[in-house]
Amino acid sequence: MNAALETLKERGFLKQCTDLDRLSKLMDEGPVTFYVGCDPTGPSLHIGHMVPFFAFRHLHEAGHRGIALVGGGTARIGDPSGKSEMRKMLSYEQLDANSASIAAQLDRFIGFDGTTAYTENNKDWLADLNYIDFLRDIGRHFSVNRMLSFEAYRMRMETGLSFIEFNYQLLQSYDFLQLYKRRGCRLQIGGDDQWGNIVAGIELIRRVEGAECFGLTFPLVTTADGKKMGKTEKGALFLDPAVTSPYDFFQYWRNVADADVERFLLMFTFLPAAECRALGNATDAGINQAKERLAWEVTALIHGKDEADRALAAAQAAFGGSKAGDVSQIPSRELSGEELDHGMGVLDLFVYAGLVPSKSEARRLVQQGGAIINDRKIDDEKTVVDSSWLDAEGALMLRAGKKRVFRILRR
RNA sequence: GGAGAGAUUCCCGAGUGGUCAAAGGGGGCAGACUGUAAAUCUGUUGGCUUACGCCUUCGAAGGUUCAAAUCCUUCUCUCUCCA
Repeated sequence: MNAALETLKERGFLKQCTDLDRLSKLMDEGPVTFYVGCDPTGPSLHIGHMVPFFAFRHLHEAGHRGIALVGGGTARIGDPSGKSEMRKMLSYEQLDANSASIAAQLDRFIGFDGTTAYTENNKDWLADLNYIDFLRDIGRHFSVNRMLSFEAYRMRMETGLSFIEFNYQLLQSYDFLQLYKRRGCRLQIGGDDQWGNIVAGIELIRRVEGAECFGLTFPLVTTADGKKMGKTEKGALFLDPAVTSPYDFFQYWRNVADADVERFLLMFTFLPAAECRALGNATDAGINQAKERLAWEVTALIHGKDEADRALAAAQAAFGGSKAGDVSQIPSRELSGEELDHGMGVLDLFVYAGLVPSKSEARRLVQQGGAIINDRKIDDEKTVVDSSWLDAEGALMLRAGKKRVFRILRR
């Protein structure tokens, strides 16, 4: 098999391919242009979006040309694949803003050079389509009977599928056709929920252009306990540091289940496969360290090495005994000296730190023995904390349970 | 357009006049055990309050009643069947 495909397979990226043998042969012959689509439904990508882009990098490094297609046009409709309900429609302005920030995030990760890796926005060819022409040229190639047999639509026959969403597949197929004509794109990659849409595009190109194109999908990544990966208590794991802080991002990977370590190393880092396996097969203290490595590597890829170092230092300070790490890297907030001198109730302090959303929860935390300040367990909710509590660095280290840490700094 | 069913807390889902901040499950959080893991067990899970208690919540707005998630009216939305 072609080396690049072999890499993808070895790292667990391969789920389905329309014709692996012929694709392999084509890739052996020379650089192949491929694309991944991504609809700008939010202002930031989350880690679940990234699987195809990790694959993008593997293929790009192997010398193939990649296009990241931002779906500024298709997002106007909404992809029903894998969704049990219609998603709410976003305004065009919103979509344009999202497109721009997503393209920037992808650029940081992939490094578009404009020749072997670049972005396109399907808004450019979809926004002004003429309905009648589109139906005559493209629509006639689609069989409703066949479309209804796709899993993505069958699923929605129960709950209802609007006509606008039913058209999504035509637009995505048209994208592939456009990229084939404009850029000679021969391969579309994407999550396995895109299989139906990808296959439809390949068929459209065959009918209209008589050319052979390929599709390759990646498995939906779930955690060992069967949850969708990248879900945290605050929602998805976003790439935007303003939404998910690098520290929280790091902690997500740090806390992954043993059984997921190897798989995640293979898919979300670029460490050699053999090393990933060795790390993932470790036990006890070894597997625990492997998680630290995993967390650092992924954080470095998304937020840069500096942020990864900071997150690691903070984590070590928070969990590894106070001397190992760097407490100044733990998430923190300032509190005025005046207020500290007056003293502040513990409940308010925990709310101020954002460790709990309300005083009731803070009270619960104290009652359940999960509230700790500077290694002192708080068992009375009426406790008042003042300047005399400050540690050597003039700070308060608040802990909510064993995993969440926050520092209050005197200003 | 016609007929019927429905909308309950983060999710699913019970509740048909007061004993309802609302059963049960899921999820979340905390504790124990550990390795910042999994599994298991225990507790907890609207807000404010030291506490008695007070306030807000059962699709929306009105109404009946001493008292409404529960009854009535109108509205919005969803689903099923018919056209």
